[in-house]
Amino acid sequence: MRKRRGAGRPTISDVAEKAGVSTITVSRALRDPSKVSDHLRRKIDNAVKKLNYVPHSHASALASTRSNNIGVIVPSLTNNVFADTLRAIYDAFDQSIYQVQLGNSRYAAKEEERLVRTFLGQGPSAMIIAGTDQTDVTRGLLEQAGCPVVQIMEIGDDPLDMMVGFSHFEGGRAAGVHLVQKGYKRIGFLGARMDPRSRRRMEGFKAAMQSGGRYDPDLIMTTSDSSSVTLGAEMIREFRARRPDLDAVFCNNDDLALGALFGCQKAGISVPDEMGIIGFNDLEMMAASYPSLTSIRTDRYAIGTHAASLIQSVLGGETPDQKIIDVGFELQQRESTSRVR
Amino acid sequence: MRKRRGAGRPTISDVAEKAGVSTITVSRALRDPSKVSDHLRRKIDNAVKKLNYVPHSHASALASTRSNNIGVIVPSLTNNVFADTLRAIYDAFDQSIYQVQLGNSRYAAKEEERLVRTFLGQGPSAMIIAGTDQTDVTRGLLEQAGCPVVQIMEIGDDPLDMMVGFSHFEGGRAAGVHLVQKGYKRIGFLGARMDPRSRRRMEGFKAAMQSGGRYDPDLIMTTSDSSSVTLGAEMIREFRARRPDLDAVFCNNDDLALGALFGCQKAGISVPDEMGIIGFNDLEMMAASYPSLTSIRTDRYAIGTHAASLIQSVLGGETPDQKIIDVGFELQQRESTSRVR
DNA sequence: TAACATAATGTTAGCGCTAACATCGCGTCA
DNA sequence: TGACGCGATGTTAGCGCTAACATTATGTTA
Repeated sequence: MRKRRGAGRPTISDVAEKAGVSTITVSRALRDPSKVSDHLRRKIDNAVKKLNYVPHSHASALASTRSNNIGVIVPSLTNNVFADTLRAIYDAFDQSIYQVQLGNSRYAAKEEERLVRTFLGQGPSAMIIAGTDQTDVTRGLLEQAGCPVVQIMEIGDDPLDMMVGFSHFEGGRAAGVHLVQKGYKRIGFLGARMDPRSRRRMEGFKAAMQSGGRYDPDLIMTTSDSSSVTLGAEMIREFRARRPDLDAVFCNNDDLALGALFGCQKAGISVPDEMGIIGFNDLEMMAASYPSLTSIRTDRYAIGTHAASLIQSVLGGETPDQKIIDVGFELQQRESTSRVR
Repeated sequence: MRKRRGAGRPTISDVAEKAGVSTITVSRALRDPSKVSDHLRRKIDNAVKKLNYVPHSHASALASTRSNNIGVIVPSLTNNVFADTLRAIYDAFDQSIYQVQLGNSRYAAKEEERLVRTFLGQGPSAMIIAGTDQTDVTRGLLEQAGCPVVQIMEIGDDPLDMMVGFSHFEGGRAAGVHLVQKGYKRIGFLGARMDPRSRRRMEGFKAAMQSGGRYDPDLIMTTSDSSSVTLGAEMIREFRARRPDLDAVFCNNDDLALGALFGCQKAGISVPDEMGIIGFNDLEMMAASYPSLTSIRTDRYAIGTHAASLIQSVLGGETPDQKIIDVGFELQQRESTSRVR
């Protein structure tokens, strides 16, 4: 008895033997059927079916020095915002030869770095990573990765390679401007978790307050707790206890906004007359609530779609016309900020 | 110039050369440092750092005929229910040698089959798959996979291997029983998407109605559209238009329940007095809404945790005491079903 | 000190696939 | 008719790693 044997699974040479051809012909028939005559292709297809042959992707990746993996790193799996983008990415690569490899960095830079390292170890065809705030080490790794890299969710000046997203600063500013225009006077900011994108939304909001002559640092309320509807309800209660004159809030995201609405309802505060509320992202529920909630609509699905098609065009040998895609945002005005002056 | 060369990345033999040892020693130092003397280990660690060496996982998987991949297949990436479970799975395998490989079957059996095939092609260490309704082909593939398989989200009589979940039939029944006990008379069922688990919840609900003497097939309203808050609001409106005497609904899931609440508020229907509402899953928002919403609490995170630890114990050579884990559910009674008779 | 256990390291031969080159058969055209 | 082109198929040698066995150094026991 000499040497080891692999797993029991059939290999390409089993198929080749059964079909009476060489292994490379089977390999070609599977990867690019046009390179093989109809006659042999049929034989090979039959053999594949009969043996229930499934190619060993690791062997293929090793031999071809390409893995067909697309590494995707996001900071949260439960945040709807990323879920929508992920869905788009999975949808886009679904019928392709590529396989999505997902990592959850949990908003931790070190974890992100670890994931990037792990993923690069698989020789990915491309990488997609959320945000623009990677550590220097992570940036270095990605720059030397030798594959297309797309930063998603936001855009900035210094792309690693490509970017798809929108300006969170401008989104925050638009929300602030809207509340000022609606005539609200003491406008607060409600923020949870405060990741870099939230922070930029807050900065945009501050800019709007300053240029609207309504800036009051005491009207900024943030927490590092992760965002939830429950938290939104609690925060608005505390906020009002501290500042009973508060008459509008821009919430970091829609969960907080919905929670703020519930909080006001519980306290008997009328929305939008006594309290204006605006959220961020415009999740589906915002239009359905009662009263309906104003929000900054973002197209998370489009971000994923664009990221995927950028990658596909680069891998297809093309050069995309633009390396930074701004998908923008759109204020959806609804009842929660539509008070009659 | 003969033959090809791999990608430019450093390989284990580059490290070996730099450290002045053989490749196998490097391999051992990286996989199980205790097998190598301190002296060499230090040299090797230095070489790894200097070269920025990252192991080629495909080569490793091929040579060892193990991939350290855990294949996970769920029907949706945007449904919070799966997101919670996924998060648990990612958390559990995060610091291990295993890598989660995620697939989205989009509630399509054929797609699920394709994913199983693809994943098995990578020689996974284990598979996790949502639900118990695999096609015969999928079942066959998984039975022959030669790795632990865990079906999650629900439990049943005929496990492929292991199962972690709870009985959706019983959950649906509990919801129905609760509404009967609360004295509601014309109790409806609101269901969207109607995947197999939803169907079983509905069956449980019907059983409760029958034994409570309240069964009316006309009070079942379902759609194949996917569930949303907006849809919940629309459905309750239509439902009431058709059956103005409706006085309670069990909603398929919490999104619909929240939508139903908004729909009632819009129509000026008092919840819980004129309409009782109960949801399913008890997402975080249910407790925060106004009025708060009754729901059947399920522990999605625990499902993921249990699935992961079952796998880890099997891969560690142990035999788990039970192959089917019922995590149960718990009725959370809140204001939306607390009417004063 | 011979005999043997044990730990540390090395040698060799694959894991299953595909790149690169080689060959073969057949049609085309001068 | 023979040189040539071209598509279809085959042969060979790795891709980078690790299992399995081999060897060497070191300690342990009678």
